[in-house]
Amino acid sequence: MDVRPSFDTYIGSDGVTLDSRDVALLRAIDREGSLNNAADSLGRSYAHAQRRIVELEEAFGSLVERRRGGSGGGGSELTDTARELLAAFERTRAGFEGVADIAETVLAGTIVEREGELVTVETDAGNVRALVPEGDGDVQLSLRADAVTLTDPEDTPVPEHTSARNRFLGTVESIESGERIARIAIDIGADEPLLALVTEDSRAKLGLEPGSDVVASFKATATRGIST
Amino acid sequence: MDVRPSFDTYIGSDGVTLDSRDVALLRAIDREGSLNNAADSLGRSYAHAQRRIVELEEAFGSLVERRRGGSGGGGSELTDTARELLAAFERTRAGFEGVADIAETVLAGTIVEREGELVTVETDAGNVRALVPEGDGDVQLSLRADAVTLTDPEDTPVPEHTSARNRFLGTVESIESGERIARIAIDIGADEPLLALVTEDSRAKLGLEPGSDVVASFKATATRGIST
DNA sequence: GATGGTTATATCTATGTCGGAACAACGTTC
DNA sequence: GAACGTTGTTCCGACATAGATATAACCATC
Repeated sequence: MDVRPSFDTYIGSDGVTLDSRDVALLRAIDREGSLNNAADSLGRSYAHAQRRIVELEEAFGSLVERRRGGSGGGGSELTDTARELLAAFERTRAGFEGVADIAETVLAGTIVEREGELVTVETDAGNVRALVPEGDGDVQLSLRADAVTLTDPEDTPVPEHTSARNRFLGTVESIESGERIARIAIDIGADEPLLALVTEDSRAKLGLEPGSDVVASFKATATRGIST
Repeated sequence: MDVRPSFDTYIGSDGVTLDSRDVALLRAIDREGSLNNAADSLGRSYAHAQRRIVELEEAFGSLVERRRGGSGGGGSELTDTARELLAAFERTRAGFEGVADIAETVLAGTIVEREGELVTVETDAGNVRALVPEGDGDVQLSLRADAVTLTDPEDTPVPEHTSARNRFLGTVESIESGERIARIAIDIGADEPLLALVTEDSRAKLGLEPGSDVVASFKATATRGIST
C-alpha cells in the first residue's frame, strides 16, 4: 500500500486556532507592508482577512500594528508577538514534518506490565519499555529512526548509567547512505530490522558496515505505542 | 502567551487523503456491522458515507466488504487492509501527539557551517549539530524533551563511539516528578534549561537530584531547526 | 483643504459540504 | 414468492465559508 502520512499544523489559544492560512496571511502582511496588499497578493478578500486578524488578536494579543491615514494612506506591520507566534508555528510544523517524513519501524508485541502510561512490552527482540496511553494486550510500537542512537558495543554505558531504557545488541543488516545522512538497518531479532538515522559522520566514526555489531538504544519516553 | 500546538492527521494515497472523519467512519462500520448503522450512529448521511467509502477504496484498495441481501439484509465489515490503515493512522497520530504534547526547549543560535541539510549552529551552550532544511544566519533549534538522553558523566561513551553528535555536561536545575515519568531541567549554559523527559526509574538509577552533574546528549538527526 | 491609499464595516453572492429523503437492487430466510 | 434490512444511487436543501463590492473613517502630505 503506497501511503504517506501528512498533517495540518495549528496553534490554539483561548478557543481560536491559528492555521496555515492565517500564517500565510501574517507573512504576507510582513512582506507587503499592508493588510490590503497582503490580501490582494494572496487573492483573498480584504474584508475577511481584516476580520480574521481582529479575531486572532482577541485570542493571541496584538499581532498587527495597523495605521490608517498618513503617508501612503497607512499600513500594517507585525508585532513581536506575531513573529514569536510564526516561529512557534514553524517549529512545531518542523517537528510534525519529522514524524511524517522519517522512517519508523513497527514492533509488534504484548503488554506484560503497566504502570500508568509506562508499559513493558514483550516483543520478538526482547522486552521494550514504552509509552502507551491506554489498552492492554497486543500493541504496535512505533520507533522513529531519529530516536535510535547507536553506540560501540565496547563502549556503551551500563544500563544504570543511562536514561535510555531500551537497548539491543544487533548486527548491521544494510546501509542506505546519503550525502550527509545514513540510514542503518539493524537486525535485533525482530521481523523487521530496526532503522536508525545517523549522520554519515557518525556512521564513519563507529565504523559501521553491513555485518558490524552495534548497540541500538532508545528511550522509553520516545517510543510510543498503540493498542491493536 | 498561553498557546498550544495541535494537529490534524492524514494519510494520503493516490490523490485522496484519509482523515480523522474517515477513520471514525471505518471504526463505526467495524463496531456496528453495517454501513447503514455506522452512518446512523455518527449522525451522518448514509449516501455520502457510502460514496466516501467507494472513493477511498479507489485509492487504498478494498477496505470494506459489503454484502447486500441475505440474512439481516446484508452488512459490512473491514478488510485487513482497512485494519492496517487504521493502525498506521493511529501510529502517526500518536507520533504527532508526542510532538504536540512534549515540552521543547528552544535554542537560539547562528549557523556557522552547512553541509546539505546538516548544519552546525553556534549557541550559548556551544556548537550543536542539527537539521535545518534551508536558510542561513540565525536559527531556532527545537529540542524535544523525549529526544534527550541523560548519562552518568563517569560512564559516557567517548564521542567517537556514539551516534549522538551533541553532548553537553550540565547540572540539574530542577526536577518535576510525576508518578512514573520525570522532567529534568538541566543548565547547560544556555538562557533556558534543557528539558529531558525520562522515566522515574532512570532518574533514580542515575541518582539525579537538583545540583547533580549529568551529561545530556541528543542526536543531530533529532534536532530540527528553523531559520528566523 | 484636497488628495490618496489605507483601515474598518456591512452586505451580497457563488461555491462546496453535508444531512435528508426517496427509490431501486439485492439475496437470504421463511 | 413475499418480507426485510441492507447496499447503491440520485437529487434537494440547509448551512458555512469566502470572494466581491460598496462605503465610511482616517490622517500625513502636498
